[in-house]
Amino acid sequence: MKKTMPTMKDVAQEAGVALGTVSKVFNGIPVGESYRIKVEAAAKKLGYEVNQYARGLRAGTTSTIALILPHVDHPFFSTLAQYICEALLQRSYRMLLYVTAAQPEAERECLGMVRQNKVDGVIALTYNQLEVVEGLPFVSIDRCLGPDIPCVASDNYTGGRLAAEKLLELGCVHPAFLRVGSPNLSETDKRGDGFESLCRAKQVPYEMLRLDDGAEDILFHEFFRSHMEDGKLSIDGIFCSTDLLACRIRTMLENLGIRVPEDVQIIGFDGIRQFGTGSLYCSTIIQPVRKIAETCVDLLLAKNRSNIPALVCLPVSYASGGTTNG
Amino acid sequence: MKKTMPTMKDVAQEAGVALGTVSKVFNGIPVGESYRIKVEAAAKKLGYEVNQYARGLRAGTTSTIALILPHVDHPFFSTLAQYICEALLQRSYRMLLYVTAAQPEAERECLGMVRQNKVDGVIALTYNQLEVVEGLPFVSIDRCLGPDIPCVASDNYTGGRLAAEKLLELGCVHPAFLRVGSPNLSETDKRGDGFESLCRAKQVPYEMLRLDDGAEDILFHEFFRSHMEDGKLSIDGIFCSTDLLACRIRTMLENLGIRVPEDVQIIGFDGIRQFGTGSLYCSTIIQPVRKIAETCVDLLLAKNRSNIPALVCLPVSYASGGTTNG
DNA sequence: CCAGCCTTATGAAATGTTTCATATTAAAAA
DNA sequence: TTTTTAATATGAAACATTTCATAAGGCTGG
Repeated sequence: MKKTMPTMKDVAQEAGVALGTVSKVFNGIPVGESYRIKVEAAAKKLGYEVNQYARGLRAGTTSTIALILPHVDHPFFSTLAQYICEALLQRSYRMLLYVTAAQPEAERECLGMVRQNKVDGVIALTYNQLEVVEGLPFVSIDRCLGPDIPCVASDNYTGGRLAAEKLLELGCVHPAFLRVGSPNLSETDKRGDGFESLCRAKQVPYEMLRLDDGAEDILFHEFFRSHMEDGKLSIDGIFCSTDLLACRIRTMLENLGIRVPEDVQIIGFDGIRQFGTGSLYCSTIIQPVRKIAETCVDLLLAKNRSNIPALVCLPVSYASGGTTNG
Repeated sequence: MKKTMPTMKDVAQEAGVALGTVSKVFNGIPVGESYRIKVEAAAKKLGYEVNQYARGLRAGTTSTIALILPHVDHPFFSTLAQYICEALLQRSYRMLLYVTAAQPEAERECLGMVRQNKVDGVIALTYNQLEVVEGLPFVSIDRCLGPDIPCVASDNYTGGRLAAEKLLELGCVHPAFLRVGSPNLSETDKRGDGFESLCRAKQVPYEMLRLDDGAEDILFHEFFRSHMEDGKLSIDGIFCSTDLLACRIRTMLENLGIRVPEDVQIIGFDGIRQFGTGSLYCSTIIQPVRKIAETCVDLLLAKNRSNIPALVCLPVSYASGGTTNG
């Protein structure tokens, strides 16, 4: 904002054409060749840049979408944010980022701000069930918010089955599922369901431990101690609901003198490989993060909003990462 | 955007007051008690939300700032983004996020978009030296962009000295500095300088290895091999320019049969502790990320823009994390 | 009771676009 | 040459706000 930024009127004057003509040029609407050239020259000479606020006001469309996340300081969310941001920039959309710390009131407040900002759409991953602005293109990640809101998620159920299947295949006879955080009716809850379903089908004895946030460490210790006999853990395979948890559990067990993967094998969920090239932290069920991001953007920006699917489940895959025997 | 969103005019009519009065109420400008009540009641009844685009157009101020980062899919950047976002939301500012993949043209393009969007300010961490929009509040992270652009960074030089000091203190007699990426004139270059300066002062023989991006793994192997004698590494302490590199080097060495920290001690830089509670990955020099974020926001939003410092250096600290003997 | 003063509400103007009804121009047909 | 038609440039109006000059109202002091 030098002195005052040049406006379309200035460009029109400089080029000796009408205001509407300048507008057309900047919106890609066909215009006489000679006019286009004059306008472009004048615009460059004056250093004109279109004012998105005036455009947004008049046209009612802002080329801006909002991304609402619980955190961005978390490997899964940050990769998601990165890919979504890239996909949007590629399509000449800008991205407003809101972080909510997973708090209901913050999530609601975001929706208010979003309405004020007249965004063209919202992609949100919320921890709470909230009522969504009607009529505004909206895509939810990992949570079904309503019949008209498409939800994009990994195939968590199959992922859970896959984890159980792998553990059994690798020789486990007494697996367990561990998670922190109470069930919150999101798609991710299905990871445990899938695990349980497979163990039942195979008639294998299994454990399920879902802890509320809080004194998890103590409770985990208690859980492990209660499954110890003669210094040996009776559980020989653990499926953790996230990679972060898997890493914590691994450290915890190693501190107890239990070897991973010799004594107990661990599989996580997410598949974040942040520290690059070859250094995996745990065996895991990989979420197709890039695919999730692109699906969200495609759904949000879809021209035809009549036949949008209610739930898109994307395929997961298993990757060994040192906490299993394969 | 239901049918059409209610406007101030609608609110004014509903409340039986003038347009200007409604405006005042929503801008916190004092107004007669009875008026305020009428307006607020009418606004609530109609579900009115202020239109930020109209406001932005007329007032020329948008309560929006742009954050430009090379990536957000990286523990240091994502924590930074998180804290900056939080600080901004707390002050009722929104944040537009741009990721550039560290590419010069993308970084420049961002500045163009930023100008179009009439943001109230920019916080940027760029890998390239770029000419900045004049007259627009701007704060740079880790790089001095010009005399009028404040730069916020950790005290990288002291951090480098501290790392060297620690290694020597812990018994190393032949330390090395490793980094990937050619020097790019950013503040982070000073990490190596600090390391070197301390080694010189203490008259300790040391190695410096700065690699371009590319075939780093091969070159690192070559480097290590050239410092091996009878299967023993002559280097006994490594200061890596980042934690990510430290983790890679650790894995690499362990694969070569060299034990960490018994045979060689490693210190990284950044201090990201993403996998939560107590699980550190490497000994490190911790950057005060939250402090950096808040300093950026404070500087950017400072009322008095006359006496803004050119460079703010924030103190770092050492933390042991298992790759050193203390 | 009135003049003067201060406070506060009012609504027109301005912000920089897009859109659309109208005017202009050029080309084609008569 | 004149008329018709098609194509395209024009500029006023609209978008929802803020701002500011003006009007209205309420007090105070004479």
